[in-house]
Amino acid sequence: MDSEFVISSKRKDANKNAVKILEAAKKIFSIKGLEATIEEVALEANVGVGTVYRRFNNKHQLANAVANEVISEIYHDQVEILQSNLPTVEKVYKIFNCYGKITQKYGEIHQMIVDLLVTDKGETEFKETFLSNLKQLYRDLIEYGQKEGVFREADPRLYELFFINMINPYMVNQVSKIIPLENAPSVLADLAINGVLKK
Amino acid sequence: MDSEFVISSKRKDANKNAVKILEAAKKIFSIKGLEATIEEVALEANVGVGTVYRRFNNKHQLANAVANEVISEIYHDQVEILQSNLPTVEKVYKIFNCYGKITQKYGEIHQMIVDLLVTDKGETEFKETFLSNLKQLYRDLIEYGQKEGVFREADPRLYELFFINMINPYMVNQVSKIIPLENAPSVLADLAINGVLKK
Amino acid sequence: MDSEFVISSKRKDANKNAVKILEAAKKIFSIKGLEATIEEVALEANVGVGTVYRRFNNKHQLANAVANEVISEIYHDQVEILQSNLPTVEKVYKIFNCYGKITQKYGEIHQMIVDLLVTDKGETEFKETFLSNLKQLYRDLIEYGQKEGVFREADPRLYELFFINMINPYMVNQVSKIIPLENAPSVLADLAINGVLKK
Amino acid sequence: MDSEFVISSKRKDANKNAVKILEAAKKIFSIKGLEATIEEVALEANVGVGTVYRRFNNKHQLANAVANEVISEIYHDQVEILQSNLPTVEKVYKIFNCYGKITQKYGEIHQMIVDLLVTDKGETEFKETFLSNLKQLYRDLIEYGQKEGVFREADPRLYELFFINMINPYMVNQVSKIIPLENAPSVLADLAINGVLKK
DNA sequence: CATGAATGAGCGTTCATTCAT
DNA sequence: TATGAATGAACGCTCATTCAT
Repeated sequence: MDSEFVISSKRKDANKNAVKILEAAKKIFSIKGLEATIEEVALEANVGVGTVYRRFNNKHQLANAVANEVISEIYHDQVEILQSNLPTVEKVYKIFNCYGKITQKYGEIHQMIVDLLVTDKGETEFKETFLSNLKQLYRDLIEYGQKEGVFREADPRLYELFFINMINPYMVNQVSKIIPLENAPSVLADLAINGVLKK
Repeated sequence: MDSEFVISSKRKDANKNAVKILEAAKKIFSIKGLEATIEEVALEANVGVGTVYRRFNNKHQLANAVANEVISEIYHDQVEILQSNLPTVEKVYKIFNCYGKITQKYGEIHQMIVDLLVTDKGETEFKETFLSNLKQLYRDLIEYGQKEGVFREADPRLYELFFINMINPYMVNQVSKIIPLENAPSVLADLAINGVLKK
Repeated sequence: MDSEFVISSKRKDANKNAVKILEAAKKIFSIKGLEATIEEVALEANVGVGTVYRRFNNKHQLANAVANEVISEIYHDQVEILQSNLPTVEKVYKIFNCYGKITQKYGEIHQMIVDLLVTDKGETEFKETFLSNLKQLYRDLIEYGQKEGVFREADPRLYELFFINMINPYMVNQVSKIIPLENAPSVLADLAINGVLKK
Repeated sequence: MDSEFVISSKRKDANKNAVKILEAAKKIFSIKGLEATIEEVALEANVGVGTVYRRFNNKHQLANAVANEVISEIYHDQVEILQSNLPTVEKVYKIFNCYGKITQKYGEIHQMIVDLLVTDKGETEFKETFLSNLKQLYRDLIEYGQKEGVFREADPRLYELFFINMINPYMVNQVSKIIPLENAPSVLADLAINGVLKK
């Protein structure tokens, strides 16, 4: 217990800057997306550029690390929601709500993640992690809803894309100009679930 | 034949150049987005870079012009659809379908437009034009559907955003990996109209 | 004749900077070898760095161009000597002499050429040009001497290497610290021809 | 056991480190020349970069130390050969042969030594040591040969340069592409002794 | 007006050297 | 004394923009 504490403390020291850099990168990328400069990140982290490169081999690697962090943050929250015993439709509302917070918090990073996922700037590992984690989670949600007979029958991958797309940063930003931000996710979830048609 | 004629001829030439540049920019931006180089555009247009700068004060202005063109193209098609006497729901399908073609035709430009709309790269004039034209059109469609009693009651600006977001380039690209591209717009329109819920 | 003059004049204008850059690069590379900076070259040429990159895609390309120029200068002089009807041994002296001047004039470039020839910094085209031109020239000289019965029988490629090595920059520089520079090539040629052994 | 012992042990450790670093540097510089990184050397030596800098004030000093070591190794071998009672010509063959092994063993270091000797990267002390040791050795060989009446009369420093130049790394590498490496030194010695002329 | 050569600020990246632990 | 994290100057290269011809 003692030695473990020491090790953990040492490790914290060793990674103090790595954490500082990652946090700085999150902040800067949130504002400027991938166009942000390593120098800006270093400045924000109160660290020399060389230090950034000590921790991350290049800019893309840093971006991927940031993306991973953000995705992780989303992932853990959402796993909890999924494993709860709420009705599926309620889960959708909750998951959308948690995305709303994320979009607010990480601004341009959401678009950056899309970039990484679609172009070759994204590392294979990140892409695979994303697919195997977050997408699977959505897929589970959807298939569950379909088995329950709540959702229509269709390729689950399609619905999964649909959900992911409903909560992209542009959407949330724009919607929050019309209605209070705290309501935006509910409204989006409602749209995703019911469409625009009167029943 | 006199000087006026010459001037007019020159003007025609000048316009020809402006058109050539715009067409070239569309082609190049479609492939590479805003990362494309002015030199690449000039090359494609068979024109010197200086000529590009004679017509457009800077790169952003060119991008805005291109965006305007593309939006116009969409706009005209959609006005036609809107003014037809099809049922509203059918209009939605048709409009989505025309967007599908646009995404196909202008690749990276769709994302570029989102960029211009959201960041300060976009000129105020473009943003306003976009809002006053395309968005108004969607608003008309939606209010029409609501008056008909087909669409649910809600802030039309919300539905308008929802529609626009359903046909962003990432969405169309990803969906077309699951189902044939020609079916993508229909499926997206169906989702937009009916959501995922079983009626 | 007129139009040709005009064309040639235009071409000179167009290439004025290219020539300036090449001359500057020769001077700077002569002093510092491949470690010289593009900025240094640009400064010497009274030109922006971008201008250097307009003419040469990257530093290695510039180095290869410089190497080519220097080799050409050597080549033309030596072809003349080879085609003269002097006795072979005398040709060797003359060729060594012309190398002495070159080494003097281009300092570190000689070593740079060796680098380009041996490492992958050298472009294939340059390497091939070098082999097909300069080496062939030496080979001719040697085979001629062998057919005349003046040189010993051995793989001509060996003698060719031997000759080339006798006039590397380090050699000439060091020798010129011992004997007057103008005599150095003769002495080196004498060594190459007769060795150190008393006959 | 007392503090002196500890110090001595530490000193041994320190020396062990100095040796480890020097050996590592030899290995790394052999492969990459002066372009090798201090970090690479430290890694190879299983030592921190700081430790390298404790032993050697800067990179050039390390390079000079390595050069000295290699020169020493050559020197000792050659002193032995020189002090034997072989005929002078035979000594030349043997000395060339030992150089062949050195080039083989230390790859890029040979070129590095030339660099140090010629540019201001080389420390004055190293240059002087080189001159006073290795060159003197060659001078002895040559003057001996001249006194024996085997070598022609000429400034011994000239012949000394000639010999040194005959076994530079480029030469050996290139020659070994034509004839088996083990024969290269003999052939080079033969050329140095007899030149290309038929007797 | 058209051209395209010239410019130079700016970015990603490297690495010798320093210094707190 | 050993470590290796931190530093930042320096370099290669790009590209939007300008301007002489």
